[in-house]
Amino acid sequence: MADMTPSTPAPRGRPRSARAQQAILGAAHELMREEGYRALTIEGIAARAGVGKQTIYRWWPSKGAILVDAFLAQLQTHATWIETGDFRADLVTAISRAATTLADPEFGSPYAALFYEALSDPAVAATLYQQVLLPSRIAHRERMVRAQAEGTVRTDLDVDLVIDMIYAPIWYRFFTRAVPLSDLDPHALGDAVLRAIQPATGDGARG
Amino acid sequence: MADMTPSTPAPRGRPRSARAQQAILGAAHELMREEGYRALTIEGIAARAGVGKQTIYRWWPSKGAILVDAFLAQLQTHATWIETGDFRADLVTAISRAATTLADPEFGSPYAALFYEALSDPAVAATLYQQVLLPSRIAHRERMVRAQAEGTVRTDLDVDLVIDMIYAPIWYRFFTRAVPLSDLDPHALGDAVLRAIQPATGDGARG
Amino acid sequence: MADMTPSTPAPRGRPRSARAQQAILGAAHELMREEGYRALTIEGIAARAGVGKQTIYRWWPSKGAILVDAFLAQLQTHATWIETGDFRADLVTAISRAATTLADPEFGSPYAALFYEALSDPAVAATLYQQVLLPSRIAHRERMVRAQAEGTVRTDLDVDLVIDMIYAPIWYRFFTRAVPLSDLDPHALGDAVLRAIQPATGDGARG
Amino acid sequence: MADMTPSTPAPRGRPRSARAQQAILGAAHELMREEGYRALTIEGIAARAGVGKQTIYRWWPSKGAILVDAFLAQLQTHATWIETGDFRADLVTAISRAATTLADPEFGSPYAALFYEALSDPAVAATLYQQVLLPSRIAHRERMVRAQAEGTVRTDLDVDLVIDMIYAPIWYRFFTRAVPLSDLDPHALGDAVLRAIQPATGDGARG
DNA sequence: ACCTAAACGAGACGGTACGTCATGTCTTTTT
DNA sequence: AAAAAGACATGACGTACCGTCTCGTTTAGGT
Repeated sequence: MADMTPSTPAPRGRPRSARAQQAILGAAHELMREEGYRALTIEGIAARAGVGKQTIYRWWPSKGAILVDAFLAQLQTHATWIETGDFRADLVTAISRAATTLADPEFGSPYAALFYEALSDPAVAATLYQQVLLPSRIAHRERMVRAQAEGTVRTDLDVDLVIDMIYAPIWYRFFTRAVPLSDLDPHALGDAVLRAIQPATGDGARG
Repeated sequence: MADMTPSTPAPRGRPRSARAQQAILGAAHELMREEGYRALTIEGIAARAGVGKQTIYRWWPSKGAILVDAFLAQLQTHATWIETGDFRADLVTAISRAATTLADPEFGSPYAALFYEALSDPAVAATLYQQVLLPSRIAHRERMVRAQAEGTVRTDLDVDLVIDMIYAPIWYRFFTRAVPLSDLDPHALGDAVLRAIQPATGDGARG
Repeated sequence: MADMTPSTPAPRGRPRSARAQQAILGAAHELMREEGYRALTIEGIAARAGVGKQTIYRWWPSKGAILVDAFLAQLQTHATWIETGDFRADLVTAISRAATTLADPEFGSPYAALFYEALSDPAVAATLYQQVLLPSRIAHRERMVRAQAEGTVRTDLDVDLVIDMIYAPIWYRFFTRAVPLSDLDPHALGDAVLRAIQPATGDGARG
Repeated sequence: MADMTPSTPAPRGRPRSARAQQAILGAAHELMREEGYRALTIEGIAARAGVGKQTIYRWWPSKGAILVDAFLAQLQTHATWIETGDFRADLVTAISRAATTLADPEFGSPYAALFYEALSDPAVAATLYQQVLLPSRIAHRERMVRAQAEGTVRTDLDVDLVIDMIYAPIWYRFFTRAVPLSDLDPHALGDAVLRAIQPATGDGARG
């Protein structure tokens, strides 16, 4: 009896080298950390990875695309909202973790470079949005809607605004460095955000 | 009577050309808007401005430095706090103006790259901080301290955190584009911020 | 009855593809003619012939080697000496045919590069020498030695010099293009060569 | 009184570097000799000359063009016909010198490479023809016409054919290597050519 | 009216990286 | 075992900019 699976028609030629692929992403990550985005070049990545330039260009259309993949490879456990039951504690934890992640040179620099590339490369922008920003946003929206249903968050507030009020101060400091990110007190920010988003004391569920 | 001015000892030689300076900043701005940051080159600016490359390098240390000046030249009416007496109204106005400025294709988009550039170029970061961010920050701090004295803003809050809560959501959307900047409702944000920063109502202590 | 053929021990596996071989030589010739030697690449030949690159490398050591074979494949009727009994007529015929062949855009021009190639590639030089030049040279030497025996050619002359005097002017114009090959008059050249190589007339010794 | 000379309008900008120019031609010549034409690359020339690639491309359109200039720089004393009064001796001398020059790796290889490049680069072909081949050809034609007037050379012979008969055997062996160039006996060739081109014994001026 | 001196436009310079092309080798499935 | 396919490491190509360096040419004081 014949196999009826309509799968892809068996690839011809030498298959793509997994070794090269990993070496490229690894080299990009290392060079990013060691030399910074400024000094990151395709030729440098190829040399460090022990790979021909053409092998890079065969699979990635731009430096930004490599960066996206290198970043996503690191970003396995995407830091998002963690549920304990205590909303205020979860809020402070989320703020702390976001601040720590952005301050980590292993994550902050690549993140920044990604946004930089996204500015002039629509493909990178799309990937960044769909792979990184949107999933996190959707998860948070879902949580905030639930919090509204539970009475923890005012129902007259746009959930996106709520999410922005929580995370924006961290990113703002990260991007502008107008004030050091390390000066941010997660508890102070958490309390302030809570005051802004929780229902009025009179009618709200208190206990 | 002798000249008492202790100024610099009278310059020798041909003075700096104001025409060249303006042409350079103008060319940088136009190219930025027309071609984007990616395509912006010193050679391109020099050619558009009808200027020798050396004239650029004589006065600016880097492409980022030119951009900061071009940004400042465009940003004559620097969006800052305007005083009317009604704190809430002033707050909403400030938010609206900041959002409008950043969303303006003449200002916001072209210069986003400047902030990313600062992340990897300390010289640009320093100039950007001292010329743009710090003056605004100082003015806002002064205003917020006054607001605390007036009883409009809680005294247990770090003024930098207050300022960040006002502006960060706008910049966050501007930088990440996770949510469109145009979706932001200045009134909603203003009210939320007010709840976060104003002293406890009436009875004060809750317990 | 046993097979007595002492040949190679019966090849295993798929035999060499005659189709591929002809396609490769044909493609090389066509590309040579259409695009010129400069644009001739192994990849181009493989693509045009519908053949894998490895198939080319399996049978030919270099581009020059392919070219030699392509040249030979085209040069079935190898311009050589034809015997009629009239030495002068045969001489003029040989000159005419050589000039015509080299001037033919199907043969001469495309393969001029082959000879230059040989100057810097010893492998090509060897193949070219053994496959093309030497056989012709040997045949001509044999003929000239016979002519010396017959009294048609002076016996104090090196036969290679005789052969060169016949063909060199044609190749010289072909290679250098200092003077158009088409301006060459086979009869004039034939007569001149004859004067140079035939024994002294009648009285013999001049003094 | 104003200077009316209509000379070139005074060059703007930094003038062309003579040092770089000489270094490039020198490096090309050395690499040619040391590594051969096969290994000659623009990058190699730039590296050896201590020069940026762009400096080469700014002044020469192709590798062939560099080669022409490098060759011409060497070819100051262009080996041509030398007059002593004894036509036969001059003929043998010219043949000897041509053979020696082509056998000299300092001259032979560049010459060959030049013809190679000329094949696929019309600009090189034109320069080669006008700068090298044609001047020599014109000088020789003039001499042969004079020899015809003097009765040394038959008047029914095309002078170009005469010149070709003298030099072609040398070049033929140089290009094809069918017979070693060193086997050529200038005296034998000279005598043979003389027999071919001098007037018939009966009517010609003898003394 | 000269003189000095710095800024100016122009553009060549030594470099670095770009993205592409071809080389000759390799690794897969198909014949 | 040979073939078609195509990925691989290598290295040169020709181009674009970088930041520096001369040139000849303004354009202002100072004399």
